[in-house]
Amino acid sequence: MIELAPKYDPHALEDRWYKTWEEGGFFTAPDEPKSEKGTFVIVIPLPNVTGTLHMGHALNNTLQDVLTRRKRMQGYDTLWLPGTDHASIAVHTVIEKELAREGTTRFDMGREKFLEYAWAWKKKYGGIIYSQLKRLGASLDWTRTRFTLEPMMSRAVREAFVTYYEDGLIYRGTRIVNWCPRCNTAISDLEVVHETRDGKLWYIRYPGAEGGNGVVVATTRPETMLGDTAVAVHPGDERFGDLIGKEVVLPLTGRSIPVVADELVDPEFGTGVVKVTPAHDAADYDIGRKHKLDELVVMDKNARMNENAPAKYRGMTREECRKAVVEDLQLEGLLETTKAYELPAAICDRCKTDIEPYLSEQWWLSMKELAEPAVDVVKSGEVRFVPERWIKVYYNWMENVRDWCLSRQLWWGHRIPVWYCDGCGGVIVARENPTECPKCGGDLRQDEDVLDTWFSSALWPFGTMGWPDDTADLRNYFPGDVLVTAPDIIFLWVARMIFSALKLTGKKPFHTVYLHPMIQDVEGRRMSKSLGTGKDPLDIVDEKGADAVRYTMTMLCSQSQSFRLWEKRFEVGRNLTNKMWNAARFLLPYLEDLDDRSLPDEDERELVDSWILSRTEKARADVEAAYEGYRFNDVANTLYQFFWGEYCDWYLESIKPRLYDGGKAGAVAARTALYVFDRFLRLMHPIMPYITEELFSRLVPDGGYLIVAKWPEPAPELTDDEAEADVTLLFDIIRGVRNVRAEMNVPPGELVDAKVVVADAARAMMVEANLPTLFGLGRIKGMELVAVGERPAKSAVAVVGDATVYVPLEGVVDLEEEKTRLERIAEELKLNVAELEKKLSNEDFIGKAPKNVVARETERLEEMRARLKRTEENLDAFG
RNA sequence: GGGCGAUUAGCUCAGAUGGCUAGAGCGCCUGCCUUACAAGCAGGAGGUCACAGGUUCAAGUCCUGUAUCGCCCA
Repeated sequence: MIELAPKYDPHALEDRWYKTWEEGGFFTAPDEPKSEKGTFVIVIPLPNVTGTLHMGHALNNTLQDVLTRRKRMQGYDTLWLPGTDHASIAVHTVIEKELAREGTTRFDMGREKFLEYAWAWKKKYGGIIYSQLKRLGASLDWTRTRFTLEPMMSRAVREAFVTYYEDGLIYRGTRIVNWCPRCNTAISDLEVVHETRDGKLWYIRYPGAEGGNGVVVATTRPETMLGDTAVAVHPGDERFGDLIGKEVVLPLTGRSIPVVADELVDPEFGTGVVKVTPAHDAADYDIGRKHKLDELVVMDKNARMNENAPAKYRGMTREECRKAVVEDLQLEGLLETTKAYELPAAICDRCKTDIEPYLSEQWWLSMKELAEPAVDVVKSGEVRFVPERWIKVYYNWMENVRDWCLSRQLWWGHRIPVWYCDGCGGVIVARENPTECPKCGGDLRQDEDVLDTWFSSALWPFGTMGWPDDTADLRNYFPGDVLVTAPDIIFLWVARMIFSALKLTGKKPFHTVYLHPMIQDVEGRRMSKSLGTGKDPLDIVDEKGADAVRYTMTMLCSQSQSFRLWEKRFEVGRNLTNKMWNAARFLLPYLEDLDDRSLPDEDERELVDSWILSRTEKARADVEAAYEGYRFNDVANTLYQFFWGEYCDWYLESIKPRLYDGGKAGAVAARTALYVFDRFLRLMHPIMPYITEELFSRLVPDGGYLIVAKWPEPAPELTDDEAEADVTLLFDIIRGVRNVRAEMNVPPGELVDAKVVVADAARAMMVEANLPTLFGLGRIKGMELVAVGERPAKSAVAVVGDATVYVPLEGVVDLEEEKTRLERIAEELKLNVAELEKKLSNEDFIGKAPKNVVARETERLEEMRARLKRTEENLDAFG
């Protein structure tokens, strides 16, 4: 027999078991499913290829693994599919930074060279997160690892784009987009972060074109005035009624621009007159279109002033230009005043640069038609959200969704499958790359832009299975079952997968969307690496083991939308692994000589054996119910309380006398303990795979691998309410004795005598039959069962349930102290009795409350009265 | 500005369809190195469930309002 170390050490065994599982093929979904139960499929929320594992990933992937491992044990053919997305902007950011250090740019390098560089980078760093997921214990099917820029996904992307286009859903249009001057690309609304910041409001006079004072406009962005093509007032604003239709002079440019009236103008803002810059502001763009104003782009792609700005400002950055414009206005006496103003700012989610609203030509996906069925499928319940409240967020977005800007002015990504013929001006959108213009045979050039990365991510549940080809995986593993993700990605990804799957495959991608909480740091802020608040989960894995991390994550995962996390919280999990380890260490020696390891028959069992079996079944049922509702914290807590609070604290302690004595009774205890431990390990395995597998291999050496062991089925025959009631009384007596011992400062080594008064003969017999248990756990040397009325003198008393426990402590008990203690207890009981009497004397309560509630309250009142009576009798004995 | 959520023990959080004598972990106090575990054992203290109304026989749980905080959207 191999001795177990007194402390659990996860290091050696984690790598060993992961290797065993992976090499054993347990993670691999069969090409042709064979289980009668069916399949269970989860596709991973694809991490960004530039990313490394953070706490959010650790949580997200733990939960997916928990679900997958449970289903695997239940006998389903499970597929948990791994992969990463190509993250156009993130990769560009990383690589362009490297290039900048080398003193070059992607434009110097050229598209082809850049892509080579990017692929090399991906090859080198793109797999980091996979090895991290492995350390977590994730049972992903590595034979099916996918990447959004691989041929399989590229083909899906091409098919999707062309299908949308053919159905008239994709169009090219010139509009205001969110332009990131640093990333040099348009980005979608969802990639923009809004914040408020302290700024200024500049009041600038635009003189009348035909003389006169003109108007004063208020603006937060004076530099954009160079692109103004009108000023606007509210049509109902009496102050400016006579100005509408007239012209004013745009300072610094000498251009004359009209005054227009538009409902969109807020008369309360500034002076009530606003400048209109259609090419550099989304709201102004709308006004401009309505009034057919010129759209004058005054900046280039790097947000430097371009040739449309007066010569003086050309080449300046936005910031430089603002400074210059303000100075010049001041010189000309046109800057009336400046006020402090809190303004909304839009920044690039990726690089935090200020977004420039920018007029440009992009490809768009028309959303209205796609959104409708995606809403319906949730309304009808075909796709379920857990927790349900997120549905509202989903509807809200879907019902107000705007067209999706698909094109990105980047290179790393799926190049838009559109070709332009310079000869005849034709536009070709094709699944296969065309070589010449089908109309005129002329040369073609492909659109320079790539698609938004999320366009390919939206195809993840079926593109990864081989769609549009009719592959075995697509037939067998699509649609999937559950999507596990965080609520911040509902629009970005969840919604897009749903409408894409419905439109392109005619099927919903999964039936359940489970949205787990977001992790915050100790102060309730969002955890993020850039804020320096993110702790590397692998550091914790190193220190405390993967199971500790997984357990803690699961335990914290309630229905709320966030929880706070810091390092110390992982100790719960670490301590639990150690507890499990030591319980096994304790039990193992008693299993060695067993020739029969089966669960003992009912007639061989002792009371506590029946009790722990009944509790085991209860825990199993609670765990199952919690899984049904995706209440992961309840799963984890149920198992914790059962194992630590019942199995270790009470059951193992209570069978020690039998185990020490050995013989048949010892074997029955050991076999029962083993059976319960075995069942517990199975139930705990999805959460803590490593230690459970290790302990299973030791406790059940011929049991095969736990990862594919059978999930515990309901065992109603183990339920034993009578045993539970009896044991509750026994434990109450023990607690009574322990309480007295502690309060009376009886030295731990000293055994005491006890006298117990119970309610009836049956109970007396039951207690009598279990004296060894009581003696061991209560550190009692002798016990007398006495009839009601015989009160030993000079004893400490504990009134528990319907028993009274006396601990005679001649010379040890401080009578006054004991009297005070009993008085305190009596007072509490009196309050309880009074409260219950009041409740039960209320006719409405008797009449309207359910019968069982009334019965329970009546019973409680009787018990409280009896306890009070016994307590008072004992007080009387003190005189 | 709109939506969602939170407010329960010193801290972090559970309390599904209203029936609780309100739980857990950590922390705290007392006593223990009792031959599985000091990452442990035993015993204990600690809560008018943010506030104000309301519905109900019954409210931490449902409704309305207020305050503070957080997240999301515009």
